[in-house]
Amino acid sequence: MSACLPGEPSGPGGAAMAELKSLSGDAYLALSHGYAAAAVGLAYGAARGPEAARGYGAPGPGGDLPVASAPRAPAAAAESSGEQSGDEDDAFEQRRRRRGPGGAADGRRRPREQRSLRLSINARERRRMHDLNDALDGLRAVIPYAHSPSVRKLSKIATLLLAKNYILMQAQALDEMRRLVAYLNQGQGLAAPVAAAPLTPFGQAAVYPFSAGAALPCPDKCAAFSGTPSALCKHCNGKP
DNA sequence: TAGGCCATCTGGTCCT
DNA sequence: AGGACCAGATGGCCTA
Repeated sequence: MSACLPGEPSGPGGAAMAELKSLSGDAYLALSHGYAAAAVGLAYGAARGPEAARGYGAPGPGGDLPVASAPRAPAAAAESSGEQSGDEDDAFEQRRRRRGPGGAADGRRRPREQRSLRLSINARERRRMHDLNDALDGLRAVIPYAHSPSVRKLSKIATLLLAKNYILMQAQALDEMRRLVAYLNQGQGLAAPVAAAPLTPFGQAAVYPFSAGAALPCPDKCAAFSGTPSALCKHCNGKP
């Protein structure tokens, strides 16, 4: 995504941008402002076919399978949960024979043992990838883009790139907000410690400037954001 | 039909 | 030794 941000690698991001171009309008709105260059390639617009058409979205036959893990290929379906079809057995044997004795990582094992170990490793790897996909689904759920059924799910790479840009955008918005508060405080003859405060995009108070102090009395609530009672705070101003 | 995306398998490497 | 992580290979599905 060379057009995204300074330092953005142009490798897989470039391919992802092709998909990003099809993002919905909200994603564009949410992500284009504040870092226009980053969003140039993010002007998703076209809704693509329903997820179901690609095998996404529908829970796997196992019920507890993650959404994205629903097997799409017949062969893959047969192998879910570590169970493999007879065809897969054959394939496995063929591969084993091709490697020959000792070709495998643990050639000392008996074939049966070896196969069972392989299956268990495969199952573990599958589970790991499913967990990864679950995490990606979680990420998709919290970044702004159209979640409507008519819009295709973000690809993995697009999800990561979008999330990264979203974080950067939030940090930038926060920075601007702080500047604004400092400016307003100055206008009222108040000190503006905010201006000297470094941007801490991942700090609790920084990320959730208002909600972090929701249960606190007003001065604390304001301090959670700027360090001083704010003219912007309706509680400080005596308003309800 | 080509290209993109994905799930899965597999072997290698590192860590506990 | 076993598990986690990673990257390459493979094959299927979908869209332009």
